[in-house]
Amino acid sequence: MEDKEESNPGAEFTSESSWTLSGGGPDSVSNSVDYFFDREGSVLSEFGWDLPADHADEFVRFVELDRTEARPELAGNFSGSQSYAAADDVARCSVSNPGGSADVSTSNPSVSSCSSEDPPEKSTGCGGKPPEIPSKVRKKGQKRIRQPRFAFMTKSEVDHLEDGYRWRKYGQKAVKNSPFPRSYYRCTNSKCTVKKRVERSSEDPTVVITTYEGQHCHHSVAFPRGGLINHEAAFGGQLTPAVSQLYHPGSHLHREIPLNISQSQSQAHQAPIDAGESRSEPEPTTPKPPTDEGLLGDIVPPGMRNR
DNA sequence: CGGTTTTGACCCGCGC
DNA sequence: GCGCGGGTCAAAACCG
Repeated sequence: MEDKEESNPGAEFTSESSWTLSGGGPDSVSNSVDYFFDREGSVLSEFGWDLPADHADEFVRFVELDRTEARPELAGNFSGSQSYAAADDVARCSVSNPGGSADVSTSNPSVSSCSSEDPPEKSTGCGGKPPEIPSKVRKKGQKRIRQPRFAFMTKSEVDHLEDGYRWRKYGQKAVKNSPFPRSYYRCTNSKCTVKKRVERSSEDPTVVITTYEGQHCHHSVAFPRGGLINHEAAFGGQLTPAVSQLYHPGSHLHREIPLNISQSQSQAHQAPIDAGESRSEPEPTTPKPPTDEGLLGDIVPPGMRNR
């Protein structure tokens, strides 16, 4: 239950702090990708996503949004190589396009954050307090705690990509300088406080920017622990925003992952991820019995309700 | 009937 | 201090 403590030195993210983008220029991209997919301790591996380097192409963009300044060590937490970017930065990232497919309704971006978790006290999503104290309850002066975030861009016509988890929309806001609204979703699991934000790039309407905040403390409906059959499953189920959608044979994929890898101190801590679900996700805080979600022993296309 | 979506109001942090 | 924009709440509507 407290495993998270180790893997996650507790990151405290407050909205006040700025999200820093660690370097990562265009030049670092390719390297990043390589690192991302090749390195033994690649990020994906850390996440439990067993992907062959080839799949690097399937990514459009995957960025971890985090706050390095607050917890520099976290920078390396994500398998020692992550790049941190501000949401805005992500939005600005160039997008690669797999050819835009889209009708696939089963994509899956469920990258729940990983790199850092909050200490039990401020837990991330489960088992603990919600990442953000409701404004009504939040004391004055108390900063909002922000969870580590991950954002990635996918080329898709559907806004809400399937990722194996069930989400409930709790808000929508118009985005400045963008004709497209931003939608806010929250994991329907009562113990899970993971949130995700979905919006379309104003620059390229075909691109969906999904930002995850927090870490799931349960297993996805579609991809229960150990349920990964292969990387594709993993891919489809855990991370990628829809690799299925992303990947389009024949289309060009720009392997541009704005990740600047600062493989500094890859912490000994493991990468905390929720991808861990596919591995051996430590039961959150409460030894919860397999829930309906966790029971699905097979890859069941979440496909279910997209609405 | 229960769960989800919609949507306007409200809160909060930040920049000026 | 004020205005703006992002994020969240919560009641009502909607849907299966």
